[in-house]
Amino acid sequence: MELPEAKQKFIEAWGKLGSEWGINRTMAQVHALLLVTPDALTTEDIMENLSISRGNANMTLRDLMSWGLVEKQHKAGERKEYFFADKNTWNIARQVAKERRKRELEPVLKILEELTKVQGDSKDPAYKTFNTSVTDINKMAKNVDKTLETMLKAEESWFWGSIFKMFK
Amino acid sequence: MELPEAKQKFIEAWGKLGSEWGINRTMAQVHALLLVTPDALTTEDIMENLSISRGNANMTLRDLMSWGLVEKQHKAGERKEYFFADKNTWNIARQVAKERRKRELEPVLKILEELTKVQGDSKDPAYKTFNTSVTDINKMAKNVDKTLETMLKAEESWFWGSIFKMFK
DNA sequence: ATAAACTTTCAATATATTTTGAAAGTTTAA
DNA sequence: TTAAACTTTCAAAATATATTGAAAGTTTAT
Repeated sequence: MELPEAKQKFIEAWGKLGSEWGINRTMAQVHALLLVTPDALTTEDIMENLSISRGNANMTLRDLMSWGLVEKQHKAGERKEYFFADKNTWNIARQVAKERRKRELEPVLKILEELTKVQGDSKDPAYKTFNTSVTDINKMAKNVDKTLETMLKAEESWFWGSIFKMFK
Repeated sequence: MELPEAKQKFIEAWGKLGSEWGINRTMAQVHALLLVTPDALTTEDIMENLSISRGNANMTLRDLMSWGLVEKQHKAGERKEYFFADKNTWNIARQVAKERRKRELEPVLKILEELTKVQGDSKDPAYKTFNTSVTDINKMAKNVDKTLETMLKAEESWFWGSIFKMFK
């Protein structure tokens, strides 16, 4: 396989994976493109490369910046803005974990915490089942939350090292 | 807060979380409903409770069964099919991990493995960047894969115990 | 065999999400 | 200023995803 075809495959695969995990396909594709491109690209470059509109490219890039995955670069003597992606995989994983934790896990944890406090007749099966399920899910969500917190602080080698101690 | 309102909130929260993670909102809601309901429900019960059509209920329940989260129950002397959810949170997490690994992680791993093998001029920055990114992402994906494998085999207490040793 | 009870299918429809593109906005240089 | 170079916005259009509901299919009891 030649490089251009390989790039294409990577962009497609990344886009598909993203869309399966609730991330806009185009956003994942722009990210993928920047990941396999050595130099920073302009909006125009990205539009051409992925055949998307200016508006789409602009919004997607802003989104990627809000996720902390892409940054702007200014080149001396140029008006155009260039964009590049952090290519450190561990940073990417941490950044995604950080954002999804903040955007999706924390809100749901807040609700679970409330629901855990709902009072009821402990003889009532409806209440008992509700309470048990919510309490258990809350515990697991908290465990996930703590694990992510650890991951956010950790160095890659230390983190995977600890994970692999689990195999022993 | 009273139980019915609390149930409603749980169903909404679960549905929202699901949809943010690429799982059909209705599917997550049906699952949530079954999680907080002590007894098995009929298609009809679910249709009424969530105000969804028969077709939707039927397909969603089949989906949930294919995910291994819901099972059919037959009551003696009744023609109707009843559905109930496994309420063990650790089982749920494992089941979801198992399915997403099979459906989404494995295919992408296969592609990454291929792309890792693409040859090129090691002086060419385009090639170098592509190769480094793909290789690194492949490594991380393999780590995730192995971790999930461990999780699938593990008992809950052992798994979280191992995770929390990481804090020490 | 018949019919009632129940489940499944899927084309049509509705809804949600994404994308477009041109106009409006901004910045810079002269 | 002015105008060229560039970025942002957002209503409209396109696309993708989810839902409906009635017809077709299946099972069971008689």
